[in-house]
Amino acid sequence: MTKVFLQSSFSQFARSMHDEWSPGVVAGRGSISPKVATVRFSRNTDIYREGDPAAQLYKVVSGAVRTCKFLADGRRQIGAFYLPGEIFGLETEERHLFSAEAVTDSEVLIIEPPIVPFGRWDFEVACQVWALMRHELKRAQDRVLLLGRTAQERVAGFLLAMAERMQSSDQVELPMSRQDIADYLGLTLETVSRMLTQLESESTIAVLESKRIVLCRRASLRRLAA
Amino acid sequence: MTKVFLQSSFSQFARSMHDEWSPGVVAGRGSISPKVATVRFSRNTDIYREGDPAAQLYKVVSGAVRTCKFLADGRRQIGAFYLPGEIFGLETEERHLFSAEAVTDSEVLIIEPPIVPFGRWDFEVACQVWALMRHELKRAQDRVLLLGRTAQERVAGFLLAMAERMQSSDQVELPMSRQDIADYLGLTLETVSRMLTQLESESTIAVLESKRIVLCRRASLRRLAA
DNA sequence: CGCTGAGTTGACGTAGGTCAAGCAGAGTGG
DNA sequence: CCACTCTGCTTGACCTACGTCAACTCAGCG
Repeated sequence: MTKVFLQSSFSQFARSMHDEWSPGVVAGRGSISPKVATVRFSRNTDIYREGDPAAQLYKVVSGAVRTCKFLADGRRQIGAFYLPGEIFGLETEERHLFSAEAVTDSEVLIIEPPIVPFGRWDFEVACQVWALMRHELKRAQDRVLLLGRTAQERVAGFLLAMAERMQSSDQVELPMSRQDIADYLGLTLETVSRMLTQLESESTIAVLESKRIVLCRRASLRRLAA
Repeated sequence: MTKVFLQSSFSQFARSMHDEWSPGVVAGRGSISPKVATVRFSRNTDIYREGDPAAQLYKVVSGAVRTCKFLADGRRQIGAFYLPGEIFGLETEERHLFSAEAVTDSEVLIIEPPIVPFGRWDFEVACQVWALMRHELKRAQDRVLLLGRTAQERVAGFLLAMAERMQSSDQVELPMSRQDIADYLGLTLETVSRMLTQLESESTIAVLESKRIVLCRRASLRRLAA
């Protein structure tokens, strides 16, 4: 019943909202409530694997998570990075399209398919899941746009996107490795590194200690990412 | 009120389904009903432009449609192709992210934001919109995966995906130009052409007349697209 | 210390882009 | 019916952005 939704047609979803509900707020960074447990994952361990049944949602409490997929020849593609407060694990099919792994030691809140007592969704949860879906779609679309561009543009765009997801305006704390970024952007680790040093030499950014980056001239970045 | 939904939080959506509804079928290729008008667009004309308010849905009746976006330097990126029976125009934001254009002379059914008589969505429509959203997300995800690969893999994947969307099992009728395909795959027209001739020389495919292609050895294609 | 794993840098190779030349089919007009 | 263009496609010769491979640096950490 619950699994049904996450994979699923809208029917169960709609039906489940059909009684008791109250007007709710749509959460940008979701705040879906019926939590189950907070679990710790250490760096580079699996949270779920590609192909596993998609039965729960997950919320990053601390640390960072990546979703990824391995190709036959060993290449790896990263689906997305999730930072604290963000929810992942929502799928369009019955099973997970990507694996999810902890980028750094992380705490993850596992959200049992958020069903209210009588086996029906409450309205607020429905709103949140809908928002989540929209959010994922937007993300995927932006990603597609990013992949059409040059290495420098991709890296610039990545930095901007990361900065926007952090509170701290112009200092970005990257939890992931160069390899992770490379796999996300469809580049190699060396190219990412080169682009960063190049951006630094133009003093568009300053690399403090390889994972702490200051965006000095955001305008230039934005112009690059266009 | 109607516009609100397409752009929108789930709230209106949910509220609108709250009375009279009946269990409905979820349409793979949507069959949303409250049509308004069928409009003809001739080849290469705009259906809507990037940035226009997203207030309707559109269904391809005949022909083919592409969504695309132009970059500052004139490069073009194609978001998706839509074939007869498919619905486009659903957005995650208030305004269209891409422009939509007719690939060939096309008939398009314009669906006014599908609101039932009393200003509320009926259940069936809600199911369909939900399915549509999932479908768009899946598409975007597949696309991201495709963009991580080599030119040959992309072209192979593209042909397979197109074939799957057509009834005719192993003969594909491509409505779009090489340039369109190239912009979709993030390649150049020349590269697309080269990959096609290469696939033909391996007799994996047969190019009948540049837009009619026969997939001779689907297995090989699948292996390439991996 | 040396060891390990992440990052940077350099030298070189290649997939795919760029530019430019054909070429075939569809109109169009004589 | 043949020239005559036009547009889309193919093909070739060359170029470049990025990948590959390998050396080197540096920060932790026993």
